[in-house]
Amino acid sequence: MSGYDPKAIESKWQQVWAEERTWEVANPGQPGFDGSRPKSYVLEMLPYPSGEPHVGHLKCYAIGDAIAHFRRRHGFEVIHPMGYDAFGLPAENNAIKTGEPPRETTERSIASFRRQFREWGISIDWSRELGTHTPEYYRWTQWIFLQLFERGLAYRAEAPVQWCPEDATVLANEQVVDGRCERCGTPVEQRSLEQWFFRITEYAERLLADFDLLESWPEHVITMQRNWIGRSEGAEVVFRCGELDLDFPVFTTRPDTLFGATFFVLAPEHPELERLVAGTPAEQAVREYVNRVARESAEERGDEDRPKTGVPLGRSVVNPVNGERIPVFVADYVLMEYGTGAIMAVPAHDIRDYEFAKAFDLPVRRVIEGVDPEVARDDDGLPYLGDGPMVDSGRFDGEGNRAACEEIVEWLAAENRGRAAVNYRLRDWLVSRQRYWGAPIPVVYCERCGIVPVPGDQLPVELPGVEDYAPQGRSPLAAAEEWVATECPRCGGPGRRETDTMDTFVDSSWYFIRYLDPRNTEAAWDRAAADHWLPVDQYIGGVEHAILHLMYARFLTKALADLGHLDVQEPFANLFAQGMITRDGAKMSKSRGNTVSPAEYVERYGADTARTYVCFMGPPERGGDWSDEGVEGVGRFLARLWRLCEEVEARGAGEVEAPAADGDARALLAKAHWAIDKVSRDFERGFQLNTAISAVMELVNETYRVKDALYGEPPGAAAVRFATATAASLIFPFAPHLGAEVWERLHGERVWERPWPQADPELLASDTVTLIVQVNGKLRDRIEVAAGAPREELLALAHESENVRRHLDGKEVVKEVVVPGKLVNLVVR
RNA sequence: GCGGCUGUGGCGAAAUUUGGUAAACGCGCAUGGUUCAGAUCCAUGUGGGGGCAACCCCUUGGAGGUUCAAGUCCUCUCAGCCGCACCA
Repeated sequence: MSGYDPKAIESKWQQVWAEERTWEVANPGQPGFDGSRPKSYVLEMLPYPSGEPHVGHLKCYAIGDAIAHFRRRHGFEVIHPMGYDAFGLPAENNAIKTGEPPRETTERSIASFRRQFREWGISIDWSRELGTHTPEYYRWTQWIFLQLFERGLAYRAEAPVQWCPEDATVLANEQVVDGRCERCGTPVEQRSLEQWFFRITEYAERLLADFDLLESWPEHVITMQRNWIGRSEGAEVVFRCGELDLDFPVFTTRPDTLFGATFFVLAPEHPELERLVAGTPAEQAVREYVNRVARESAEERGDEDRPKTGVPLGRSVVNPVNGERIPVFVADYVLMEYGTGAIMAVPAHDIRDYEFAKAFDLPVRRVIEGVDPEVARDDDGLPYLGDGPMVDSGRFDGEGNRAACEEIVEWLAAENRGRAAVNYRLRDWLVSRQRYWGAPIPVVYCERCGIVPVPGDQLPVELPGVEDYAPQGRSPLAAAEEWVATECPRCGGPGRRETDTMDTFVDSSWYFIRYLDPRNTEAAWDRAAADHWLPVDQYIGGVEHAILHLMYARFLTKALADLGHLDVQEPFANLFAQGMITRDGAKMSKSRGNTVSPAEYVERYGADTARTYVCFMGPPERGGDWSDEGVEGVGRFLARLWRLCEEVEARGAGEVEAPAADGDARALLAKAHWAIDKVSRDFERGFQLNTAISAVMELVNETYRVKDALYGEPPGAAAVRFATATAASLIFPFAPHLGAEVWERLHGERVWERPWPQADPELLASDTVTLIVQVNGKLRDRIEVAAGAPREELLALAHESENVRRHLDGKEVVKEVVVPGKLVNLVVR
């Protein structure tokens, strides 16, 4: 008998799958397309190819592959493609350091990823492989940009934006975390720059509403997106500055507090600020304040606990509800990015306004009665954030503030001084980057025609070669003079190309559509292929993409559907967010030196062990700490299955059709069917892969325990063979090489061509059950009873139990609870 | 501050869906077998306490409650993690 040699087994099957292109599927209309079977699109988030794949990749693709195999064997035509999110900063930063072109480092990483995915035995349709950095791909990224541009969904505008000095580029809001660059951790700066945006805010309402269209997404991911979009209902109310003939709309969720407004505040970035103070005594002080704020980092400014600062403008605006003139301030606690960049301040009913009023000795006027000891900061119980009857509010006095909200808005709307409004926290998606390694934005600036889109037939606008990749506050592309200077596609006059490239999140927002028709040179995709395969039935990836990637992809899908290019509103019907693997309790990183290289473990234990281990560590949606001993345990289990197979094979056990089994042989068959049922249910109930694997372990353990007693008789030997083959079949989604090998040895067939086993209900149902006997809810005995035994019999058996009798002795039974087939509880006094 | 998740042996965890045997499976540990020996492998044991034993008591972060019965349901509370946060 030879030992378990994963290397030999794994390379054998990898070769079969590669040569026979086992996992390739055809599109509608292509030869080999099988329209008789339902489709299933199983997709893991595509990797960013940098260096080598890490264990997070292993886990993601192991989970996805298990699902893909499970679905195939349930009769689905599974499409399971792979590609590379290959544009991005690490390759470019490496180029700045070493001079090696990003394309070369990227291609090298891709080769390494590709090789390892094959070594892991992931069932990928390699005919659909793509890289987002290839002109064949980004040509269509550019096409999508132009589609959005034509519909006004891509636009160029000057706006306050976040600038990362380290990466020397602007960032989207989503890519700024705690005032720092999401990628490199450098504090970002605010700048006012002209940039390209995608109008995602136009889709805010649908991005919220269409959560209803999703089949199954983790609730917390939906919550995170909902928070991010940040919808709030309220009113837009116009405050007028008569002296300058200027209207200042504000957004408020509390129109009921309008009568309590005692001052008015503008954000330091407010565009009308200059006009309000020009030539006034306040001009100097305001300018100094604005400059000071501009130098603050986003982090400093975001600190709530900081004392309130600001400067009075010496101007006033009129409160539309009572005609009062209230003074105007500039203060940094008002943000230009939210609402209109101006607020009415109601210190009596808002903590921040209250703090500002105290700092500047401004009047505080209560307009809602009530006390909230939690927030109250003074003896009057102010500020008060709760509900109550209105006071000092003209004709609304005495009314409940909730009801008054609506009435006040109606009244203002009738007078044309306000209206009901909805406001979102979501900002438009800033997509331009002043960097080299990305898809060039396909527009030309012409002195005569302005911004001119590059015509579709001139795509792709290819990335030119450059000498120096270092950004100098502008895109490195700007140095490629010959490339920049071009003809205006409209008038033929001299034009200059846009030198910014697109955010790489644009690339990864549509790759799952390109997979469906990756070699198409005439269109981004064939409509019939997209209509057939979309949406992605099961998407798998890390929760770190809960907002960024997943929201962008949802937006782009909706926009493309509106443009008539797609038939689906949501790209990912079901989402599985895997948990992060840590090492020694900490996130793995090169600087900590606690990384785990999958290649090392694949080399030592085989891919099957590594894959099965990451699925067995714990519930896959939860994180877990990597354990070398744990890997070994899984390796032991697979080796045990292997030895079992060899033993069964060597003995020729169970090769002849066996007569119906009974006794111990039947019990082993029952265990096998129990495992079939358990693994199937665990897959179906939210991918509880850890317990599915443990069920197969139980089956193997049980087979070991009874095999020697069973080999002697044909039904027993057949049961051992069946149990072993079933274990192989059930472990196949996790350990495909071993599963295929064992099944082939025992059945001479290819396990992936076999339907998923069905549990026999007759074998699932046991003839006897363990009756739990309790006295006063405490376990006192367990009795084996016939499965269908009636209530009276169960009670009688319970009363007969010696131990039960002891506990009943001298007591009166006041109640008898019987759960047939399960339990008897005798309540005594 | 708002929202979400988690808390069970020495460790990863199971049972939380349907209230009904707490700790399946794996790791670790212990004992025995195999071996010249070690590794491997095989078998048995392994929440805590008491008892020669049969058995008994305690135990799911903490405190209450509902119930014949609570890890599971309800209320309060503590701790950790994640997201958002001067959002008007």
